[in-house]
Amino acid sequence: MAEWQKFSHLFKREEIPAKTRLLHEGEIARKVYFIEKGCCRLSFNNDGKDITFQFFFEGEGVSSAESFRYDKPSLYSIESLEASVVHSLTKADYLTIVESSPLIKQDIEEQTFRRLAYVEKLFLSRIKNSPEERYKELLQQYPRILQRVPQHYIASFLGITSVSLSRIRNRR
Amino acid sequence: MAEWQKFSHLFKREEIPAKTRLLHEGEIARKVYFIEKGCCRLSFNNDGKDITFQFFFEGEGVSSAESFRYDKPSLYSIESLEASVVHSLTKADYLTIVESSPLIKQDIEEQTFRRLAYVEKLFLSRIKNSPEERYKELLQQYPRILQRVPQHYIASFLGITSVSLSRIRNRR
DNA sequence: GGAGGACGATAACAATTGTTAATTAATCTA
DNA sequence: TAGATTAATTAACAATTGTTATCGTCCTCC
Repeated sequence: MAEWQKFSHLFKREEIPAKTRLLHEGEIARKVYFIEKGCCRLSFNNDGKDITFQFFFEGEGVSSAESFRYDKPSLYSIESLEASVVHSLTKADYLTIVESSPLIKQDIEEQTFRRLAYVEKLFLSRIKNSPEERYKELLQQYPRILQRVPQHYIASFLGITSVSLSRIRNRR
Repeated sequence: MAEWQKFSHLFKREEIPAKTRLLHEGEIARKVYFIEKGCCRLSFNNDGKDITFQFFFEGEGVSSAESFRYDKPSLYSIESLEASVVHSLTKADYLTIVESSPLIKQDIEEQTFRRLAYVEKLFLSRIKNSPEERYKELLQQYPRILQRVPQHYIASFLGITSVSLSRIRNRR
């Protein structure tokens, strides 16, 4: 949205190497990030196993929303998958922007709502489909993810082991 | 929130028999409901199988948020599990309220955000845990659900068949 | 009160995934 | 580029869940 341009001076451009955590699980999110180039994943640790549950790419905003908003420990980490360029915004600056622009306040509310709808869909997809079906869905709808993201992260995202994904891919 | 009292005349009290759909999958949600007494489930049809993915009880508001907001076909149904008493609000009245009360607008934004956080947690729980673990989690955290809701809905909610849930319950 | 349907338990078998381990392929990085 | 690390494939076996079917019980509704 154009309105955001007015506040571009509050953003900080950051160059992030691959496999770098922008936020660690358990920490409080102090910033939100907008991805100019590269991609990230959200993940958490489950009994020693690292589980990926979402990916973000160019043009998308990433944060640990609940942590950022309520200053609670984040349930998950944010990590770059590739060398990336992001623009970060601190909470103080974020609040300044929200308070000075009703348009942006409205935009954020809208984005929150859309994100809710997205997470609901992601949730329903996981309920509805088998791992194999989810893989095919991913293949159809988001082939770019499969091309860019290492397979074991995909497996984790699909809720299976990399061994099982390998089997599914090589069936038939 | 007290502010809501001012608009109580816009709500319509409805008595709903058990197993009655307040909204059918594919329809556009024209109302939101607040449960005074009873409970509901959200469900959808998957290749002929009826799948339950959420429950609502007294004091909670239910709707198909995306459908209600954007006038899109709902991805799921809302159905009473028991004979219930709900208070419904049409979209027109909803919009009237939101526009006439900044406090309520703020409250709804907050609720949307909390719901996002809740759905994210629900999603993470489903990723993290096995069906057996999810059953035990439910047993610990929401025993009231197990007491009130027939077992096959629980099974569906846990992502397994009622046969498998029966097995899990009778293990050891 | 009786009939029909819904609900839950159980059994047998099939299908899928997890686990572990060994091998090959790909990719850092010094 | 060579060596080392990480990633992906494959195989064998175990564990879990799904599927189908049967049975008994309870509830609901004429």
